[in-house]
Amino acid sequence: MATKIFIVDDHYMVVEGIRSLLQYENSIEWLGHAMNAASCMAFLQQKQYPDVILMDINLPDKSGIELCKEVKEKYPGIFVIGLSTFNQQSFIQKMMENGASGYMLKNATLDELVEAIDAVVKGKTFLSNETAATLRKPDDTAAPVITSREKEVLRLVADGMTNNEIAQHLFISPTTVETHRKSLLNKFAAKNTASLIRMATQMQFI
Amino acid sequence: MATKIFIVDDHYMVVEGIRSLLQYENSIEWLGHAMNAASCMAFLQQKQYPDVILMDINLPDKSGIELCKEVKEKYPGIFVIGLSTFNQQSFIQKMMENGASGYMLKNATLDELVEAIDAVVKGKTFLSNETAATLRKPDDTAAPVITSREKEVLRLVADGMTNNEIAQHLFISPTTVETHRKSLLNKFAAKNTASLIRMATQMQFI
DNA sequence: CTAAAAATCATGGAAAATGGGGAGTCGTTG
DNA sequence: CAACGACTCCCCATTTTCCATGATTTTTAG
Repeated sequence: MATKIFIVDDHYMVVEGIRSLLQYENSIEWLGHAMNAASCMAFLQQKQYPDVILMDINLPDKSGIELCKEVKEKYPGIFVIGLSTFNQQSFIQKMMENGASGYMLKNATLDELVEAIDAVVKGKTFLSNETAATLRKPDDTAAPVITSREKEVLRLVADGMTNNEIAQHLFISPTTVETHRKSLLNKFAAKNTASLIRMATQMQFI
Repeated sequence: MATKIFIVDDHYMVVEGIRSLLQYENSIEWLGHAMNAASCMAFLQQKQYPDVILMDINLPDKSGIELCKEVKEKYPGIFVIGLSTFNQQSFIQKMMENGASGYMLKNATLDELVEAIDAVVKGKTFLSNETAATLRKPDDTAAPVITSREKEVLRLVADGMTNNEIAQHLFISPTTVETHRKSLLNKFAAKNTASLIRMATQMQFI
């Protein structure tokens, strides 16, 4: 039986590219595509289920990372393969944590694509060569785990607020704000606010 | 005569998508594609010239923005259309400044694509609807013009260096570093280092 | 229930940044 | 030439951040 696949990507050219690449693979059946998360969920409610969903991580309405989680919660039998132009371990990791069975870059070849789909329906995990390498390498840009309060303080700091202003804003003592900042500096291994904000911005905390 | 087009994009799926979209357009002749800047330049030296190059702004070896400049310098007769997933005015602007005749997003439709190619070979400028809107909207993220010295100081600040450390690094007085920082705060309209670094990072200065 | 983590607060001192002045040299350009 | 911008330098007062150290309460997860 052919593997039924569905694609969620707002880039028409990519959708068309994949369709074109897969059209002569008779082990694969093209079910259709969605341009955003909402219409993806709508499709899944009404139509027959795909075996595999190829999912872009950048969608107009919500991130593919969230969508992946939702899909896997409601339809655990569907395998999800993350699709992106970005080879960033943070994205890859989050995607896998949310139940994705694979991750590949948009520069993948036809062979890789078919291989990924085959592997995934057999319950295996597929990471394209490049992504696997990215995951393996010691992650110097490893994002630290910060608490929700710390994240709040971090954002306000990035907005240019002083400790006193933040304290007033959050109805806590200025010294508490200081404590949170110390903790942030520690967790990010930052020397001072400047490097903290830079790292946090580049790691998408802000 | 058919318009000869060439594509530079390292994303196989996008290349395939465009090829697939354009295959039945007999006003358009597909010359080939390159996966990076170097092989694009190599192609142009050896083969017949395309009329239009569709160029991704994210290439593995150098940015499409630079490549566009080079191409236009050596082959002014070739029209370049920038291609990207990002709808950021800074990218669009730089691309146009470097001689591009158009800019479109990868979520463009076939119609838009054909329209763009047609417009461009007639010497017109083509911006897809979304990009044009981006360019028009009052740019609240307008990047200030900073001097090279300021940029240097900015980067060192973002690296977590203090005024004294920066001074030693650049062989200037700490007070001079302070002056540059004041000027940076002014130009970015930032309240303090934190908001400066955040803005500068998001505006790609760092 | 209980141990760990998160969030709260404080003191006191050192280091760094910010604000608001002023001022001189250089090179470019109208 | 005069004006301008870039780059350089300085002082002083004030604000803000950073460091060390220690502690209490609330939440969370095993």
